[in-house]
Amino acid sequence: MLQHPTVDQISLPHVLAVLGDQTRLAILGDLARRGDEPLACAEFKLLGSKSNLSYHFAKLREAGVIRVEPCGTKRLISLRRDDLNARFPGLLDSILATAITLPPPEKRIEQAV
Amino acid sequence: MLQHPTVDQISLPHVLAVLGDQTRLAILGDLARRGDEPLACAEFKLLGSKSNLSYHFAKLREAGVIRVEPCGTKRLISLRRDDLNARFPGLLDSILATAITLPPPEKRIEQAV
DNA sequence: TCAAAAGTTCAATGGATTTTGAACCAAAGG
DNA sequence: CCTTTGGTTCAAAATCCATTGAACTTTTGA
Repeated sequence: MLQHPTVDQISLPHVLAVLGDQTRLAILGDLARRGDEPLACAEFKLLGSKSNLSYHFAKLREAGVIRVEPCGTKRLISLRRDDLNARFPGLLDSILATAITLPPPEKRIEQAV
Repeated sequence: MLQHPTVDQISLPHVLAVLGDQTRLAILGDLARRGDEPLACAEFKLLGSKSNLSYHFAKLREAGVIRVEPCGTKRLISLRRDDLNARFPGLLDSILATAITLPPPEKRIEQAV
């Protein structure tokens, strides 16, 4: 079982620190653009190497921003939208409004074949 | 003249990265609690040493979160509330709502005589 | 039973951030 | 002037973060 913080364990400094990163903001943007549908890690591969993404997913999960649930050999990533709204009303929406418009990090451009 | 980014130069990743820090969030909390009244640097001295605060103020200013204006031998710090609201509607308010409730970093407790 | 698929973990690296104290600067007042 | 007040700058030290590649685990399907 993967460790996720409960709603009241989610801390603002932690969330902000974790979201102050291009790659993680791009992950959020992708999730939001896909309508909050859970996505497998592999869907984000243009954003970095497998091991690097694994690292970023762990950061987001530990901060309470995403939920990660095993599903067969995959892991499904989803936004903890309701939990974040409950804890910090308005925060996620205002961030997503901009995140979905953000140009993806260099990586995606270089690696896109 | 101190360099401040214009409204459209303010970037979300930059703002989030800068606010993902206890000390800087505490500075924001103090500003908000005082009703957005401009405060001199010295008003924040319980949050750190002079040189350390100077470093944090520069970070906040460069990210477009605060304005710093010389006034005699002092420098007045103020929130760029209108600019941030224009650029990222709802973001600042949702952060401040929590920031004003945040327990101050250790420093303030240790140093408070 | 085996191999492929999907991710994780680890140690190593390089880079960025934070903190400190000492030296410095500039405005205001006596 | 000269001193105080209020802050800045600098270099050094200490942390912390992101990225990589190689080795590993787990689940599933043939």
